[in-house]
Amino acid sequence: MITIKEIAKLANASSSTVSRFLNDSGYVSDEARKRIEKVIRETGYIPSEHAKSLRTKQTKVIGVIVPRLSTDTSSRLVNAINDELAEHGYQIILANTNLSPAKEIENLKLLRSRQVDGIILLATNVNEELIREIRQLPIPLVALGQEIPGISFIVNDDYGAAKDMTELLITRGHKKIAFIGVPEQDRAVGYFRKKGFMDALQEKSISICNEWMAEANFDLSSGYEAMKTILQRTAQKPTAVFAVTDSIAIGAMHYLMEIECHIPKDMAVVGTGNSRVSQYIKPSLTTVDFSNEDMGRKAAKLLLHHIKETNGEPKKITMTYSIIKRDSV
Amino acid sequence: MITIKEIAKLANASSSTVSRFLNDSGYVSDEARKRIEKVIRETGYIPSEHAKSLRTKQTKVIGVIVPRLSTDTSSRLVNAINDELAEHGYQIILANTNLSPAKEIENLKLLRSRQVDGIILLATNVNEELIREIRQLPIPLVALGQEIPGISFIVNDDYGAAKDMTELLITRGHKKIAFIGVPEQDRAVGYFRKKGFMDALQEKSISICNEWMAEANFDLSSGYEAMKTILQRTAQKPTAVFAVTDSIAIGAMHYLMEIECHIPKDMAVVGTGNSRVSQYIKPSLTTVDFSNEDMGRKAAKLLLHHIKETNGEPKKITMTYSIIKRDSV
DNA sequence: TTGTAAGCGTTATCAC
DNA sequence: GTGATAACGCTTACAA
Repeated sequence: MITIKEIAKLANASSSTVSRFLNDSGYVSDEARKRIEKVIRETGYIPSEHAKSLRTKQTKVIGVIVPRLSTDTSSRLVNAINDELAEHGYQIILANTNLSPAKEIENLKLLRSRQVDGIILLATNVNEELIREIRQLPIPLVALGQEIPGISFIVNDDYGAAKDMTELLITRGHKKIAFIGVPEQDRAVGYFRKKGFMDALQEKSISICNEWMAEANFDLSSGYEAMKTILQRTAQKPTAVFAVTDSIAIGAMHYLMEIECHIPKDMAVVGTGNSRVSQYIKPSLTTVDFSNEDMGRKAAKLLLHHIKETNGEPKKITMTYSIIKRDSV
Repeated sequence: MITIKEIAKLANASSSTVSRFLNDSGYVSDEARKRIEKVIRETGYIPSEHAKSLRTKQTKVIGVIVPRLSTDTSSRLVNAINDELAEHGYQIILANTNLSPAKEIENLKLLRSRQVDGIILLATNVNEELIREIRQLPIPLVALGQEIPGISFIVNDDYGAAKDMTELLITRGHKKIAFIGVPEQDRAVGYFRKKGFMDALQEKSISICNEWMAEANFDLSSGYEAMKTILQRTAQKPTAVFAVTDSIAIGAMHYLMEIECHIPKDMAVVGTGNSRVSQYIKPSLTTVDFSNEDMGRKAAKLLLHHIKETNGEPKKITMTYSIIKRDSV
C-alpha cells in the first residue's frame, strides 16, 4: 500500500505538508500543492482511514443494528438512514441481530470496538441488560421503535394509531371486533397497539370479548393460525379484525379466503405498517402508514446532532402516522 | 478510552502479554491470565479495531455496494451475505449507489480507504471505467448479477429463465405473446432476458411482433404504461405478456384490470424475480425464483475464498432458477 | 513465560 | 510556508 510518506517523497515535500494539503488545514504553497496533486493523481493514493481514525478518534462511520434486514420496515429505515448520513460524509456499518436479544448486546460491543462515531438501534426487546449496556456507551446512540428511558429515541405513535384505526372500524358500524396482537414484551407493537385498541372500545362502551383476542408472532402464518383459532373457538363471530402488523393481517386474510368469508362484507380486516404488499393484495389492505422514510432520516439527523453536541439532552420524538383507507374495510 | 497499556499496568503485566492473552497467541501463565481477565472484566476494556487493523492489515470488514437497499432483491441478498459473513466473524459496511454509476466508483474508493478485506458489488450498469477501477483494486471483489470479464461473478441464468418461461407460455397454447423489457445496458435483465424470450419464440417458429414489444424502466408505473402502449397501438391483441421483472408485471396487471381484461382468461401475465408481493396479489403471479438467499451466501463464501487464496483464479458461477407457477397464467 | 521496542499510516505540535 | 517528531493503540520479533 502506498502511504503518505511515499507521496511526500515523490512530491519533494514532507508528510506534514501532504497532510495539510489533503485536509485543507494550514498553509501549502501553490507550487507544493501542484506537485502533490500530481503525484496523488498518478499514484492513485488513497489515505488509510484506520490510521486517520487512530489519530483523530473520528471514524465517520455509524453503526446500525437491525433485527432483520429483510423486512419492509428495516430496509426502508436503513435506506433512509444511509441516504441522510451519506450526505454528511458518513457510512454505515450494519449489524444484524436476527431477532436475538443476546446479539443486540454483542453487536453493541462489536461496533464499539470499531470505534463508530454513533449507533442507531432498531430495538425490539428492551431489557435491563441492554439498557445498562447502552447507558455506559461512550458514544451517542439513538433508538428507533421503542422507548428507552434516559436516551434519545424516536418512536411511532403506536397507541394513537391503533386507537384511531379501531375508531375507524367503530365508525363503520363494527361492534364485534377481533384483535390479533403479539407478545407485550414488545412494548411498541405488543403493548401500546393493544392498549390503543382496548381504549378505543372502552371509550365507546363496546365490550371486549376475550375469545376474540389472539396472539401471533410476526409471521404471516401465525396470523393465519390466530384467525383460525378465533373463528373456531367462538360461536358469535366478530365482524372485523384488527391486526397489529400487515403480515398478520395478510395471514388472517388468507384464512378468511380459505373458508370463503368475504372481505370486507363478512369480515373487515385492518393491518398496521403499510407494507409494500398491502396495496397490491386483493382486497387492498386498510392500514396505517408510519412513514419509515421520515423516521430514518430523523434518526440520522438526531444522531448527528448528538455527535456534534456531546452534552445534548436526550430527545424523545414521536412520529405521526396516517391511516390509509383501502378496500379491506 | 482505555488502552491495552493501562490494562497491562493494572494487571501487572506488559502489553504484549495482554495482547497474547487477547489473541490466544503465545504463552501466558495461568496466573497472569487470571489477573488480566479480571482487569478486563472490571474495566470493560474493548480493544481498538483500528489500531489492530493498522498493524495487521486485516479489518474483518467487507464492503457491500448495492444500487438501492429498499428492493426485495437487494435486501434479501444483503441479508444473506451478512448472515454468512457474520458466521465467519466479518461485518458489513454498506454503500448505496442510489442507481448512480458515478457513485459506484466513488464507493469503491471509499471502501478502499476503509481498508475493507473485500467487496461485494451488486452491479447494474457495467461500464468501462467501472471495470478499470475494479481491475486495479488491491483487494478481492465479487460481482453479483452481471458478468464482468476477468473477475469473479455470480449471475442468474437470465437467459435460461426467460426462455423457459416463454416456453411455458407457448406450451399453454399462447402464440401471441407481448414482451415488456428494460434497456439493454442492463445486460442481465435488459439483454439476456430479452434474448431468452426471442430465442424461445424463434425455436418454435412463432413470429415476433414489434408492436407487442415495449420498454419500461424498473418501476411499477412504467409497467402500467408499457402495457397500455402495447394494447393501444395494436389492433391484434396478444394473449399473454412476459415482463422482465415482477414490478413491471404487476404494473401491467393494474392496467389490465383497469380495462377489465381478465387475467389469465383474456391475458396471461408472467413476471420474473419472485418478489414477496408476487404471491399475495390476485391473481397470484407466475414468476421465476432466482433464490437470492442462496446467491448471497455463495457470494460471501466466494469472497472469503478469495481473501484466503489471493492468487485464486476468477470464478464464474451461474445460479439455477425455478419457475413458480401460479394463477396469472 | 514475559517484557522491550519497533512499526503500522496518519495528524498535530512546534521549531525553523 | 515547511518539516521533524511524537503520538494514537495495537501486534510481533526478539531478547531476557
